[in-house]
Amino acid sequence: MLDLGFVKKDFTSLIGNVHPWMLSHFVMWLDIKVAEYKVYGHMVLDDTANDTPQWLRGNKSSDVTSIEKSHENEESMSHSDGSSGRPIQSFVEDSPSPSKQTRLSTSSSLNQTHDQGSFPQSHQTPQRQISPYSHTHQSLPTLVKHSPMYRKEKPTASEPHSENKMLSCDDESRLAHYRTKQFMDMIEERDFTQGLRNTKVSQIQLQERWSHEIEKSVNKSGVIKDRSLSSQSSFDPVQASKQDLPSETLSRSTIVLNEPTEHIKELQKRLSYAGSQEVPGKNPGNISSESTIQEIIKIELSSDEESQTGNSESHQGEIISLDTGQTETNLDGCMGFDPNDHLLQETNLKELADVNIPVPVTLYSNDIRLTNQINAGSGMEEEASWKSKKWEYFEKLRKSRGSSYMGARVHSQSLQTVLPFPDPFPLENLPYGARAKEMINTGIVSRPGKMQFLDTIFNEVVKYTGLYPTPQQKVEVAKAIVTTFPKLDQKTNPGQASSLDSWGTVLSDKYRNERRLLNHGQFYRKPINYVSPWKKRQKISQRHTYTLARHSEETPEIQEFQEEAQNLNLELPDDELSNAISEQLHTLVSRTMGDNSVMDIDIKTEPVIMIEPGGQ
DNA sequence: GATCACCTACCCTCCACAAC
DNA sequence: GTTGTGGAGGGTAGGTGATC
Repeated sequence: MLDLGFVKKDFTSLIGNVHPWMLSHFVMWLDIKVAEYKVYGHMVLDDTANDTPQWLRGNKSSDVTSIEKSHENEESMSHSDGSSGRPIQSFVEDSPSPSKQTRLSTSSSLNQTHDQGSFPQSHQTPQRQISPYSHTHQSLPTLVKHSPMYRKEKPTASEPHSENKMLSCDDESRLAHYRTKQFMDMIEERDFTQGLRNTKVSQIQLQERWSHEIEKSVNKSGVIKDRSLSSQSSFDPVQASKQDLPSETLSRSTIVLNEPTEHIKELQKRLSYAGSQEVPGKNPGNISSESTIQEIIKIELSSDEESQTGNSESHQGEIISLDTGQTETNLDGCMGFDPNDHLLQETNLKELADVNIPVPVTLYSNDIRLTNQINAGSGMEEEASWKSKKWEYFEKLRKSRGSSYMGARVHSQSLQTVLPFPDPFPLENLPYGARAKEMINTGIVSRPGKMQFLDTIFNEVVKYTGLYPTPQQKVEVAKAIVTTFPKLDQKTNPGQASSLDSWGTVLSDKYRNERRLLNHGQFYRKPINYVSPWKKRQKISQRHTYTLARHSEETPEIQEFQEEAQNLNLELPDDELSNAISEQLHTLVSRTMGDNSVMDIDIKTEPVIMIEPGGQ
């Protein structure tokens, strides 16, 4: 039995030497295999070339074999007559034109009319500067904002999925990943009414192919006969929130096995098991057709934990996480996942929300306590505990990528990739507080009611969106609000154009404020020198007056000193008065009064501070 | 009643991108 | 290169309830 190190090494070597075109096909084939493994606990392995699905092997000019032959011919031509044939390597390096790069994309694989001459010459020097997923060639925020997943509200059907932007991802397997992702994006995002302009197969045909191939593989294994049963039970997003989602959502989950949606793709990126022996609670074989997405994710997270313990070596019976770094996010914009920042980690918000604790709205906790008779201990303590957990989680999330909370962005995107956003979003049965219920029933939007209402919705929606919902998701939630609660179909602010705009703005502000708190960590750990806005205002109303005992006359110097001293006081928190102000007042006195003899200044924090130079 | 903390709403600025 | 647009963050006034 090979250990993980050898497997990884061999796999890396294999991937590094495979032809990019072959690699894209291999990854798609691997997609199916990993999906089978995730769902059924084992792969339907095939060790013969003929088991490669016909559509993956392609035909005519897209047939990999013919490509290889063609490529070999080109190579031989290049070798035999270096002057007559254009060196492909130079083509790649010198002419990274969009059209030619596009040919390397998987979209062109469906086109089946690609130019074989567009491949790099050498298998040993894989093309690195192609743009398999050009949207990722941006800074991360840009990635989040402008990636196809993020901007689904602005589908660009006519836009080729391979642009001329250069992506410097130096990992070939990552390259293949993005190529596959691009392929899936193409399938999922193209307008069905428009079809695939640049391909000869329709989206429906593509999806049917996915469905057929997976079903064929499954039937071949004799595991699953009823696709609908297996799919619904395997990836049921209903489990994500313990709520009954609309039938439309169920239908979406049904598609999971019909096409390798983001669920499988993302899970497969992160999860890999070694060994076949059982591990209590972590046995891959436990992933059955009855497994829920949470169970799968739990196992996935277990693998993360294993990997974090440093036990990267293979141990029989243990779950091993491949540490290939394929999915790490880097500044090149190659999106990926960090085991530390997965939203569904042990302190995940979903678990928190699953706990039957009413929505924590601190200001109106009386209402909460009334509705929480089951756990009647200390309502405030429970609330504080709940919120503390929530913010502990957020803090983890914030720190998941160093000092910035960029991790939250990646989090949001990865979460949005894993969990399908319900459409429409179910808002009926959320645990609203009493005032929120009152607002819902009466249609009278009060501040306390709105706060409870928003907090409840935020706590639910964040499970699907993370802290950075897409604009479309906000709109969907706003729509859900006005449709679910007709009495709330009103503008919360007269300045808004419509109720949708109004709720959308409110949601945006809510998210922004939550992120702000996350960024500042103000809930349970205020900075030592934190000065609340109220204190600042109080300071303004209680300006200190600085006087110098030795200079009682109203000279311009004295006035200048007092003004600057007051400004100085306003800029500093109270607990810094004794040191910082003392030091700066020394400087100030020296500068404004021209008196360098003042060494002992008695600083008092009363509104009027007497400064007695020289200890007089 | 004063003080304080929390929260929302609003304003402003910055940034990235697209269009011109 | 300039301009327009949208999203995000920061600042903060004001409302509200909790606490002393």
